[in-house]
Amino acid sequence: MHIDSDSPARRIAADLRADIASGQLPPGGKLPSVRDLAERYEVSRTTAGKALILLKTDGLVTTRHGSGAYVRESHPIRRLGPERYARHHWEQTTVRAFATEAPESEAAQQQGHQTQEVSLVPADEPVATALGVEIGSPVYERARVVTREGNPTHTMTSYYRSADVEGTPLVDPSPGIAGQGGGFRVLADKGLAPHEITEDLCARMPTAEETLLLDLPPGEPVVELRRVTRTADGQVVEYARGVHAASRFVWSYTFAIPD
Amino acid sequence: MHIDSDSPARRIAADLRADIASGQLPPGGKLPSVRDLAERYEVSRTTAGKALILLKTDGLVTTRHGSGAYVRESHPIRRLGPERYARHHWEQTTVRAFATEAPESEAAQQQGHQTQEVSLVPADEPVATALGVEIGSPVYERARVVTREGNPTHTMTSYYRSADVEGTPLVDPSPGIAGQGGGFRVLADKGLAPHEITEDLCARMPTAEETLLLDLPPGEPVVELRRVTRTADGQVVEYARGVHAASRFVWSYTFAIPD
DNA sequence: TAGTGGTCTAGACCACTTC
DNA sequence: AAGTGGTCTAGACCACTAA
Repeated sequence: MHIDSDSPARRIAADLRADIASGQLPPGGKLPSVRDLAERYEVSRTTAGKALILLKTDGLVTTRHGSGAYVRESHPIRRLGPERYARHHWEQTTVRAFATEAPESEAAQQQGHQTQEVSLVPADEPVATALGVEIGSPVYERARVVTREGNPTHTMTSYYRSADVEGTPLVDPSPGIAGQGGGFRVLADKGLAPHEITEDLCARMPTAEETLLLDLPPGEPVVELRRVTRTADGQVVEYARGVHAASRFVWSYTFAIPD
Repeated sequence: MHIDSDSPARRIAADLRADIASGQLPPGGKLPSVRDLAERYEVSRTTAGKALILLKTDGLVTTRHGSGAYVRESHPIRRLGPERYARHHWEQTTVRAFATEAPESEAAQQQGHQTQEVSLVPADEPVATALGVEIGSPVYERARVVTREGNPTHTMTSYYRSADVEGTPLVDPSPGIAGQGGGFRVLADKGLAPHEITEDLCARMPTAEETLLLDLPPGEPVVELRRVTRTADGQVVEYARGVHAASRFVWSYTFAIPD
């Protein structure tokens, strides 16, 4: 009753927000046009447009240029816990190649899809520190964009010491390694079975590049994930960093209280 | 070279962003005024102002109404791992009251400070589910806003089954329990020593209320934390939820890869 | 009091979508 | 071709800050 009711633009936004909350404007539903709003509230089109901007930055509304403004569909939320790395996900699997498989096959669309690029790059500072190599020395970079139901959900880029993965399917650029845990499988085959993971998370607003890549609606934050994977000996075998569209994930961790 | 160089407003923002990145505009430094920019770039004041809005939503710049626009100071980042719950933080400590202590004493300011309110409230759905009580039944709510160096950094609200904490210092409204782990200490004293924690994290944009409470600059996301604390028996003794200013924290978790 | 950011109007043009 | 969001101008007023 005190905030949000000040300026005309905020007032209009508040009214629309209420309509959305009440379900009167359902997800996917079309909002009144800027010109409609301007007339109805007796304000300039600029001001009515401002209301839409406010709702966009709230993440409540998406606009399609030339078409209209729509109530944002809420995406299904995926819960991310340590189980996603579980051994049975990758230990039993054969290393599959997705070679000539049509990328829009039904299964691929449902299951999720990932594009992938592998290349040898000089290690930057965080990568070098994590992998214990010198800055600038060559490491394998495996960059992927993961898509689910047609929407890109996150990027993930892994780095490996070149000696660890040289000659494995991982670095063979032609077929590529399919899906989940392919990297872990390859490491295990080389006698470097992953055993422990440290994940660092932070949230921030996306860069312009990330907004394009992940097709983020304005006002949606991202979560940056940095992951260090070690063997039972404590040797680091993978360093990875990724960017997730915040609204599509919940992270969950369970741990014993330390002494 | 392709993004960000389109409209005049974006062009101005890009120039300023470059000045910030290069250090020519240092953190805390004052940006040119809207009227300056308008004249220099030969655009309307509205457009020059738009550039500032873009930088604000990027989180790069803060504005002080009537004073100017300033490059945002980057806050020291606190790393949050399971160690912050370590037993030695609360097991040995006496339960201190902060009674008549001046809230702006030097130590309090440095160490951080928290306001606190305890009350008996009806359990809402998530609280009831977590604590295993019926919706609407009375539970103790302990709400606090944590401040560090004069800036509010996060809120945290804990819920306890009323039988578990009845008659303890926790629910005594007059003195209040000081600082870290006071709640855990009290539970341990009642034979309900916390043993295991599950934390769920998600990132989103703040509500208007949160923006005020945490004094968030526009464009800064928050991380919502939900925490379930259990004894060694698996009994839930605390459910808590909090909202953190995203830019001031990194979360870190280490775990063994499950089977 | 002078300078600042914030917001508004009224009208214009553009780029895009839909039919 | 009609309707849409996006952006811009030029000028106005307000609320706030600082000297």
